[in-house]
Amino acid sequence: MDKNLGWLMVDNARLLRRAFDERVRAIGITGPQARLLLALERSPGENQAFHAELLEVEPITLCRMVDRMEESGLVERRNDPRDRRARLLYLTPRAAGEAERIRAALAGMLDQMLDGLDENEQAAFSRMLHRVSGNLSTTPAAQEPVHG
Amino acid sequence: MDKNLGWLMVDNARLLRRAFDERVRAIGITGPQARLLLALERSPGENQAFHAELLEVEPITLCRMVDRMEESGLVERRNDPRDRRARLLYLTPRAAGEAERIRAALAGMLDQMLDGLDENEQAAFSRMLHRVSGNLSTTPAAQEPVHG
DNA sequence: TTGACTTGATAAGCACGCTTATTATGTGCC
DNA sequence: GGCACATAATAAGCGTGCTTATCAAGTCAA
Repeated sequence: MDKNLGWLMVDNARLLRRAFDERVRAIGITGPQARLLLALERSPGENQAFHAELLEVEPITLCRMVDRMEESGLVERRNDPRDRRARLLYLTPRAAGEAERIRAALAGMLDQMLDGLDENEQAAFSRMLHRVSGNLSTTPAAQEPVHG
Repeated sequence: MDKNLGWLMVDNARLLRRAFDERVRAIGITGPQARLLLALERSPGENQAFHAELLEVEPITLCRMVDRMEESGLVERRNDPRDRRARLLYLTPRAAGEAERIRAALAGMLDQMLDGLDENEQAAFSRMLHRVSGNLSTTPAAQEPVHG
């Protein structure tokens, strides 16, 4: 049937989320947790608000993810000596050891996803995704989220 | 920063989900419920398993969505006279009246999303999304989900 | 300095995905 | 007919997202 680009993207989104989740499940974490783990590797010692904005989720969402990752021994919260409201986030050594496996999982998924698209097509695809992303962003000049 | 195509798609997915959700919120439903509503308009009188497969969600996910939509008076479950296990799904008249508004919301979002892409680019985008979708689908020849 | 506002973290409660398991019913083969 | 298996619906419980609200602490201006 003729499926419009909206549903097509929604469907791809779901497939992508599933594919990444499955690939990191072997490590014992979920897709979003893997994403946060890479962010923490790249930017350790920042507070929760920083990472919430970076990953473009609400602070409460980030907070509860950190709850779980702290409980499973992947993340450590430390008090900020300069702001008694804030908690600074660090990876535990065990989590730091998993970052490479996550990057491998991500690369594998990317390969699978882009199979059959040549370099020009990939570049065009990237351009269009950036365009669409800009079109959908409410805040006009908001910086895009950064990933490790 | 250089963001790879995986994260780019994940980010777009989130933006898209949010944009659709916001547009249908005025109607008083969520994005996924809007999607199911259109499916029920297109294929009334089918059982829950049918719609779960159509929308590519697990049966339990569909079941609980129907719970909520039945409670809010949008969907009606009827017993299947030919299979006592099954429940057939129908839109209520009130829900049927909302389908057009949902389609309008979807079209508006599509316009916003594709702003600045000409027809050739849209066609190329569609081709690539189909390709990626096929690459990510585990079941090789699975039919793609159908939407109203 | 005090009062207003902002910011950081988190609680409560909901929707929507999932996995795993249970119950009831259908189907098909011996 | 009866047994094995498949299928339809749903329960339990979890993770991730949201909105709204609360509290503590920082900031700034009168």
